[in-house]
Amino acid sequence: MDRKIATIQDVAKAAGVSTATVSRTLSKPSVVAAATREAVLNAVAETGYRVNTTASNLRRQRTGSVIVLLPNIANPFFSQILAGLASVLTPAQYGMLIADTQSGPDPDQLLAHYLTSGQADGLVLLDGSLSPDALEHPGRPPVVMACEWMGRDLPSVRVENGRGAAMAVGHFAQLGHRAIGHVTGPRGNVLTEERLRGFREAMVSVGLPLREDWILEGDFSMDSGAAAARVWLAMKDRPTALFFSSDEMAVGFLGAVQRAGIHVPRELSIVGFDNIEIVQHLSPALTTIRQPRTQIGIRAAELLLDMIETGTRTGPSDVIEIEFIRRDSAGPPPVSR
Amino acid sequence: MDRKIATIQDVAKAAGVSTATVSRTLSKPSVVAAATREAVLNAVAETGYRVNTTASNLRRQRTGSVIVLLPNIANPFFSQILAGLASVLTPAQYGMLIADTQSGPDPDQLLAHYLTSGQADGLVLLDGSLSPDALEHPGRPPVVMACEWMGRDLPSVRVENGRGAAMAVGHFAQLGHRAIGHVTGPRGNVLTEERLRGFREAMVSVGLPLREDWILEGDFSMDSGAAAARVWLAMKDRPTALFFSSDEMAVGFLGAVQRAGIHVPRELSIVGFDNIEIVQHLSPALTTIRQPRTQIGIRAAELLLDMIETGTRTGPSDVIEIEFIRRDSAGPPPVSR
DNA sequence: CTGAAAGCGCTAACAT
DNA sequence: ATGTTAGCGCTTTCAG
Repeated sequence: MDRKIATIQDVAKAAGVSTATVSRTLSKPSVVAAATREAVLNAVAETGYRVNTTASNLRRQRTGSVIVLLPNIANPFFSQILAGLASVLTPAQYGMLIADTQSGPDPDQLLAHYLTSGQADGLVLLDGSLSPDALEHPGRPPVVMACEWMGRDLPSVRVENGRGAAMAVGHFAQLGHRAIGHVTGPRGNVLTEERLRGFREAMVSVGLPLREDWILEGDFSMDSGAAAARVWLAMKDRPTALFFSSDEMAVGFLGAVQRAGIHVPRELSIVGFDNIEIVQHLSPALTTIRQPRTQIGIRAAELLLDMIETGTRTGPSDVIEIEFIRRDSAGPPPVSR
Repeated sequence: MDRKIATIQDVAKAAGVSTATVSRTLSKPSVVAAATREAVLNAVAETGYRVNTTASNLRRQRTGSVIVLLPNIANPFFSQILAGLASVLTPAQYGMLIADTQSGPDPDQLLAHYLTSGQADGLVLLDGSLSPDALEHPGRPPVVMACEWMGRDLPSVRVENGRGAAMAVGHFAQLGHRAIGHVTGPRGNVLTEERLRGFREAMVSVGLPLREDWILEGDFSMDSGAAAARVWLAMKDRPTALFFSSDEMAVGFLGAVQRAGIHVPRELSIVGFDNIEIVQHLSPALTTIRQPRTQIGIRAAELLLDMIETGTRTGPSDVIEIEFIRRDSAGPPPVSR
């Protein structure tokens, strides 16, 4: 057996053709004669030849990989988007490199780094807190934002965050709630701001009072949800319904108030955002807004590949539909007030 | 400004030195004279030069990336291991390619593919169901298993799964439980088998009866936990304590029995495995066995890098300590029986 | 339809 | 300490 890996030369020799023919057979089989093709394929099988991707990439002036920038790999929310991305990138022969913006000191600097490093044929941005200014690099590779995005006219795949917030408020209002609060994500994040804007507008449009002291700031994490619970428990005048900018925060909140003896939804109604897998398994199952995350990943990858292949720096954006999922964590407000 | 990306040639020209000197300055600065070094670094800054990784890799006969094979990207359990891997791979200038073994038809074939494709300098295997036979490839790159592993003498980073199960049983026994059951992962998976073995041995060693009808098969997912709940609820003669081979199953189970009006831990005690982030936020907070997943990822990456750099195909294995985390989901058995 | 040949951009001997 | 040079393995004109 061969001790070392076969190169295209070995195959050419074995098949009695030139390396060019081997290369053609493998990339554009239609242009070589059937007989030649067969001989080459036999030689490939014999030698166990595999194209050296690195050499191929160098020659073709590409890298064969896409970099995904996300705030936190360990966050389950993103894993599903990754799964969607991978499901189109892998078949298209692109590697998916993952970079965690939280791991280093400055996320924007990391973005700038990858934009100029030439290490990828394209980028997917999942971090809503990245600054659009970082994109000012001549000759940068195509970028798709899988997220809402402020300012820049950048191809993106997003979800109607504001409308999601309005759905939650509408649901509460319909159940009879008048005292509705909101736990936000970190300020400055696009998702946070969009959902907050949607919340405010919806409150106004259903004619409910907007109490700033009922708007609590979190950071999308379960811990921050639990912290919000402590704040809520300590309030003299509590809202009877709370809309959370993420399911994770709702989960952290729910556990904390339950341990304090509060019954959801009898004493308090809550609605989350995302529909992460776990929330249907809670008791009570969480009412939430579903974001089709796999779908978001798939679309983002498709958009990016299209830009890469057509060599364009701009492209269409896409809006993925969200869905209100009614479960058991929101009910009528308590009667005694 | 430069329209296209600068190459090492451009830098050499700008600095008035040879390309070799530029290359040296960037990789082994100590061997070039201080003055030259400065001139080169200035030229680099001026031209905005970045090494072309592809060319560098081709020349150095490496790929600069590591492939991680896991059963399911979307599973939050793995994301934290990935974070650990990334935290050592990224600084070491290795890209991390992720491949989902569930996405294709045959996981073992996928492994074989990556073993021979020459697309990576090394592999990390996170899928306990992969067959060791697939590793029989001459000239394959180094592989580290971040998981228990049967048969083959392969470097691995693992956890004492059997001991974890024993800890759970010991805790139940100490609380006074005599009727203890177990919900397993998918049969055939190494983790499942190790934990099951540990469970059986511990039951025998504490002198408790081992009832096969109290051993339920799951697949590590929340859904399978919920399914186990239905089985448990339908039992005439129920165990008073249940050890789950994963937290996810415990979560699915907990929600389902709570909705059926069962109080945990008053009527039933449960212990999970993994200590995924959410379980501390549940009500009751879940008692479980902590696996330091980030740590596992870090060690696996270190081991692999070491093998890659020393060019060896074997290496040491490592066992990471687990920890019993007592929370509120396990208590004394109900008195009335 | 096939072959010859010129590099892609870089690094590592080998010289000097 | 620095320069010269020979490729790494592949793809792609350009000829034939």
